[in-house]
Amino acid sequence: MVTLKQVAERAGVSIKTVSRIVNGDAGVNARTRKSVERLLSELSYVPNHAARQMRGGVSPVVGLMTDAVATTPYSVDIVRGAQAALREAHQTLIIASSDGDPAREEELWGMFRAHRVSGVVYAAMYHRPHRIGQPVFKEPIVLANCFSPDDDRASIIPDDEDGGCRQARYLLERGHRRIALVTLIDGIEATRLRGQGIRRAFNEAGVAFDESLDKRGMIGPVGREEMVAYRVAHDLITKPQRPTAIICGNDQVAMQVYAAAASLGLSIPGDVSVMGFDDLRLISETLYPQLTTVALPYFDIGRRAVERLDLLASEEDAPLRRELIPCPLVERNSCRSIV
Amino acid sequence: MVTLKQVAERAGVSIKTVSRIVNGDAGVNARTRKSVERLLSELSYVPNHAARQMRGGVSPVVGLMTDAVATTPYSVDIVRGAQAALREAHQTLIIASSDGDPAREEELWGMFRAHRVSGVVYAAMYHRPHRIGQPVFKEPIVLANCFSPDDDRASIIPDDEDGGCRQARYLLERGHRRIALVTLIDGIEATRLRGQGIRRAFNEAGVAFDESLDKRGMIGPVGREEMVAYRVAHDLITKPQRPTAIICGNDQVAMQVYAAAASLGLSIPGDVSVMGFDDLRLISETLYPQLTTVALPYFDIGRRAVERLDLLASEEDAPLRRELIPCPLVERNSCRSIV
DNA sequence: GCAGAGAATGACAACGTTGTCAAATGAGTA
DNA sequence: TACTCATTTGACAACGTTGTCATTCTCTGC
Repeated sequence: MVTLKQVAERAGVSIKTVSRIVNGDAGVNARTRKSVERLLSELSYVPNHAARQMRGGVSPVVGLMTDAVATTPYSVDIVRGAQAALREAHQTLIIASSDGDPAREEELWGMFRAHRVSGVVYAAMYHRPHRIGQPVFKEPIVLANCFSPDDDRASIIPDDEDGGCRQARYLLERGHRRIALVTLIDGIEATRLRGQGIRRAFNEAGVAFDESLDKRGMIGPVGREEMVAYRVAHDLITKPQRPTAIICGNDQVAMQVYAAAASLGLSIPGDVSVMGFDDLRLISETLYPQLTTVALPYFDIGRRAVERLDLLASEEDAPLRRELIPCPLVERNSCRSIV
Repeated sequence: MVTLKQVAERAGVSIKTVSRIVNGDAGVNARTRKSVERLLSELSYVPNHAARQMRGGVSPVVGLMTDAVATTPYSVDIVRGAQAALREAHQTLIIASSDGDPAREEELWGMFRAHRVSGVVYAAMYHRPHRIGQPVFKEPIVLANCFSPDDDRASIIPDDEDGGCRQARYLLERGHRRIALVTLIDGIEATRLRGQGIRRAFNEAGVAFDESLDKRGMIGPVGREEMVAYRVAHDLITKPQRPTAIICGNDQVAMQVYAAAASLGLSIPGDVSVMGFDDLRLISETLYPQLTTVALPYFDIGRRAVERLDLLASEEDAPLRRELIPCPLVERNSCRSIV
């Protein structure tokens, strides 16, 4: 690799002059600048990042730690969002996965410290509480898609409550009254908050929600859920008073609801409307008809987490601990209006 | 951050002695070692990576560049595989996405050089040719999920031909003869190679393949494909002589085939068997019945790419240019045996 | 021809680490 | 006690860069 010194020797000037030119500093003769610039590109000089960092202190590198107990593959959009934000700031991303192992996580904090990263984003693969036990790490930390149970850390999470509200409101506005729920497993934030939101929408519309239509479409512990949505949907649809719409815990659940409807010869949205959540495009765009659903804003969560890191670094951070990112409704063809 | 110097002063020894202890070098008095070690952990010293790198030359950091014209979200398993391999070697991953923009890609090569990475993995999001125009970058480069059209670079790709062969062989062994294809778009490696493999399986089984049953389930350019599998499957299934099995270009296609079958009141696998490709678990495990499919070995591709990087670095690399990773068949419930 | 100002350039130190080599210490032996 | 030899320790340079400050050069105006 070419160094400043080598370029300087070839150019017959001092190291410092070349350094000035590389960094676009003022106070260099135009002729000198031009000839050295040619030489730089000729030798394809690239500044040594390590040397710069050693001189300056912190490095323009951000660490991203994931737990990667992969549930939905789209949560990697958090990484893409983070990268997008970093790109604008000319920073770099170091990424590592703890695989949910605390010992490994400990190791990674050390690794981030060794790299003198300017901050760390901890990204969870599904919306959940997470406590970071790192008294030693002094740079800013932002939680993405998770939050501190003690509310002592900046955290960017999807607004599941609002998302649930949008699901229900959309259907209520289109005349649906008899609406069933096929939710995710109990005990996770998504289920709790979305359920709250749905009930709020009913309240605001002045419609009573029939609690007997609230069913679980998945059972079992996180990561080893068992899908029972097909059966549940089957039962719901064959009730004497069939619901006109079904709100699903996610798009996979919706997929099974589609299958149950098809097996009974019912059409979507003709006989029953279906509303998804997550916008797993692999599914929502492939279902026939395409699925109307509420999107999880993973990309925005990632981007916002990095922006927040900058705010924390500049000490201008607002006291806001949990920052909610809205979940937009994506309208496709699985819900109809009732006259 | 604590430095060797600070620890040395507190311990009343020289910097070099502390350095020796940090690195576990021999020739340090046991008593000194013990007391300094206590101090190290007390002050939670972490070696400065930049300083080490400057001293030593290359850094134990690998770069990963993706094109990220995201098609299937599972291709990020390449990243997870790479991380797994890196972890064993105590190396770190810098990740960046070019978004398919050549200018951006150029920028990223500079960034990787600035970080003095020991090698780079270029990962494509779908199996395709890719030419890297980097005469300047001297460290090893491995292509993952793509290959050089000039065959002048090490490259790790899925064995799509073998995968296609497995799809067909599995069905042929179970007595199927009238087998239809609903493929991906024309003009991509996956379609070409899998088609080849399928025909090879027919050949080996001594069965004639009916070319009139080879249909496209998607049309249009890469990244903006239009799904037509539903209609195509519908047509296939309503033929006077219905195929007993349908081999799909991927699991999304299979999903639409399921929907078409359901709309006609046909059961899977009772009336028609369905074979997927890719093992998009979001889909293959959620379909009812669960989908028998062939998995794309993204994780292994990523891991192998990093291993290959090491081989290239040690100059022991075999002349093998394109390395094929097998695509295993995942047996679930969508194919039956014909008596 | 010269002072003075301003522009252009360079010498040097420092960042934190490790390799090289020399110095100090201690143990064992004649 | 003096000597050898092994063990333990430390001084110093170097890696590539940039901030500080000093030096040199080039004008301008008298």
